[in-house]
Amino acid sequence: MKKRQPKKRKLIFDQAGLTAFAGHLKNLRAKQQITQEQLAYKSGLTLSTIARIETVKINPTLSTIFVLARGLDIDLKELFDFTV
Amino acid sequence: MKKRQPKKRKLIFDQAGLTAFAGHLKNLRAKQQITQEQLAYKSGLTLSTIARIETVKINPTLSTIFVLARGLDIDLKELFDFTV
DNA sequence: TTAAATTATAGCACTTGAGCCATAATGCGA
DNA sequence: TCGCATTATGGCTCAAGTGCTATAATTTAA
Repeated sequence: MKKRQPKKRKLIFDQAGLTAFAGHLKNLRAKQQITQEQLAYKSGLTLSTIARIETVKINPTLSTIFVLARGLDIDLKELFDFTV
Repeated sequence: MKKRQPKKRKLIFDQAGLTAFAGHLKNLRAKQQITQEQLAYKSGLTLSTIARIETVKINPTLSTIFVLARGLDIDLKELFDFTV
């Protein structure tokens, strides 16, 4: 008896969108001339998380995005001012 | 011997931000007069996920937000056009 | 008021975000 | 080239996001 394969669910990982976001984030950070570590400190996130977002290794949550905006001291809309 | 308590990591769940986002999403959906189910269909998300976002039960990922914007057929910036 | 539509919840499974810590890789100025 | 700063990765852990399905609760229309 063949073991039943568990049904596969398709999870979303929007490579294009996440890449665009990552690039925009790097730009914003560069504009302020702060390091990933400094942004980590200012946002309360870890360096690891910042680096993984910028290299599109993870798919950040909305809460993470909120604190990112605060860490950069910018408006949410500015954080999303890019095209995919 | 007392069992060692696992170290507590503080995860971020921005209640205020998520609530504001939820309200804005409901507004946008109301404006288009579509149901959660219709938005689920148009975005490729499940009804369950839409409902949980609007009731601030979950903290959606950026990919989810991208498909939400597409489902609503609006720009990312419009999806973030609210104040926390 | 009732039935139907819509929204909210619940529970399980699976995947993954993020903290944490360490280390590798890369960039860069002296 | 050589350190140092910065960025990228790896591995572990645990909490949590999402799919999926079902059902309850609420709202709306007749």
